[in-house]
Amino acid sequence: MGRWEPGAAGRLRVAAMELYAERGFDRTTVAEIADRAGVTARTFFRHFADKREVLFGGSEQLEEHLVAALAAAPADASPMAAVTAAVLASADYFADLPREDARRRAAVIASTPELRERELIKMASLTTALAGALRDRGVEPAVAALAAETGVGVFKVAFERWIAAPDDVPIGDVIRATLQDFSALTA
Amino acid sequence: MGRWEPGAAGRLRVAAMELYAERGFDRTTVAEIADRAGVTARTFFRHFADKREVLFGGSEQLEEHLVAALAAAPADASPMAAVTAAVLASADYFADLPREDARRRAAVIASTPELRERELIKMASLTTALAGALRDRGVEPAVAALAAETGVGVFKVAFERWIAAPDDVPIGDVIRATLQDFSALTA
DNA sequence: CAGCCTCATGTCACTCGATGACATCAGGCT
DNA sequence: AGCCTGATGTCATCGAGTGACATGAGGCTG
Repeated sequence: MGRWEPGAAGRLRVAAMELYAERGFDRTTVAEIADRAGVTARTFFRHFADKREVLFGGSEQLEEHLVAALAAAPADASPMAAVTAAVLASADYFADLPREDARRRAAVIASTPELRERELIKMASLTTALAGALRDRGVEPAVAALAAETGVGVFKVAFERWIAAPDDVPIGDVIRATLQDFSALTA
Repeated sequence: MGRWEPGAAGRLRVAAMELYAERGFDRTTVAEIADRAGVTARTFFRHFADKREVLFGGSEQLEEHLVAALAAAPADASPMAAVTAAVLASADYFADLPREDARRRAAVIASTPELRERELIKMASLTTALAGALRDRGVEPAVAALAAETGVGVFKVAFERWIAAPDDVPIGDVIRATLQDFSALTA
C-alpha cells in the first residue's frame, strides 16, 4: 500500500469540501474533485458511495458514541433520562472539532437540498439506533421510538445553536440549555 | 388543453407506483414509467422534478393544512398545545385515504434509501413550516424549533402506528394515543 | 373562416453520476 | 525469482436530468 500518494480518501474529502464551498455542490463535478485530489473519478467512487457521502465521514462514529452512552445509563433510568445522557454525550464528540470547520460544513449542506437529504437520513439512522438501544433496555417499542425521535430533535436544535453561538460558549452549555428549554416546553 | 389524453401527471403517478412496487425503485427507469403512461421520458420531467418526486404529491397540502390548524389555535394556547392541535388536524387529512394505499406507498418508500431521504426532507420542511407558524404567534425561535421538532416526531410515530394498525382503528384514536404516550414520557 | 397564438408534448443532443470489466504495477511473501 | 494482493487507471455503458427546437390541436381575433 504505498505506490501512490497515500491518503486518497482524505485528499478527496478536502478537495470536495473546498470545491463545494467555492462554486456549489451542483456546479462541481466528481471529475474535478478527483483531479484536485490527484486521482481519477473512478477512484472517487471506490472511496465514497456517491458524490454526497464524501461530506459525511464521521457519522457512524457519532452514532456509536451516542448509542454507547445510552446503553451506559443506569438500568433504572427512565427512557427520557437515558436519551438525555446520550444527547449530553455528543458534547465530547464535538469537543475537538474546530467550530469554524463545522460552520463551513453546515453552510455547504444547508445550501443544497440534496445534501440536506443526506444529512437527514443520517439523523434518521441515529434515531433508529437510539430507539433500538432503548428497546434493548426493555422500553416498549412505541415509547422507544418517541423518546428517540425527541432526543434527536433536541440534538438537532442544540447543534444548530452551537454553530450559531460565539466561540467561547462551550458545546456542553448549549446542549444543557437546550435540554432545559425542552423541559420547560413540556412542563 | 385536449389534444392528448388528459391527466398525464396522474397516469405517471399510477405507473410509477406500480413499477416501483413490482420491481423496485432502482430497477425501474423513467422511460418505462413514461411508456406505461403513454408519454415520453421528457414529459415525465416536465411534471416531476425527478424520479422520486412522483411519489410525494400531496405533501404541500398536508403542510398547509397543519400550519393552518396551528395558526387557528387559541392565541393563549401554549406552544405545545398549538403543536398538538396541528398534529391532531392531520387526522382529517388522512381520513379519506384508503389505508391500503398508504401501506403500499410506505412499503415502497421504506425499501429504498433514496425515497426515504426524500420523505425525510418533506418532514423537515413540515418542521420548518410549523416552527415558522409558532414564531408568528410570538414564540421564541429556539422554543419554536423544539416544539416543531417534537410535534413532527410525534406525527411520524403516529403515522407509522396507523399504518400498522387494524383497519377498524380510526386514525384519530392512534394520534391521541401517541400524544398520550408522549405526555407520559416527559412526565 | 383564415391566420395566429398558446402550450403540452415530442425529438434530439448532451452532460454527468454511477458501475462493471479488465489492465497495471509496487510491495510483500514464499 | 516468481507469485499474490490491493489500490488505482482505463474503457465502455447505462440512466438521470436538461436545454433547444419542432409540432400540432384548440382557442382567439379580425
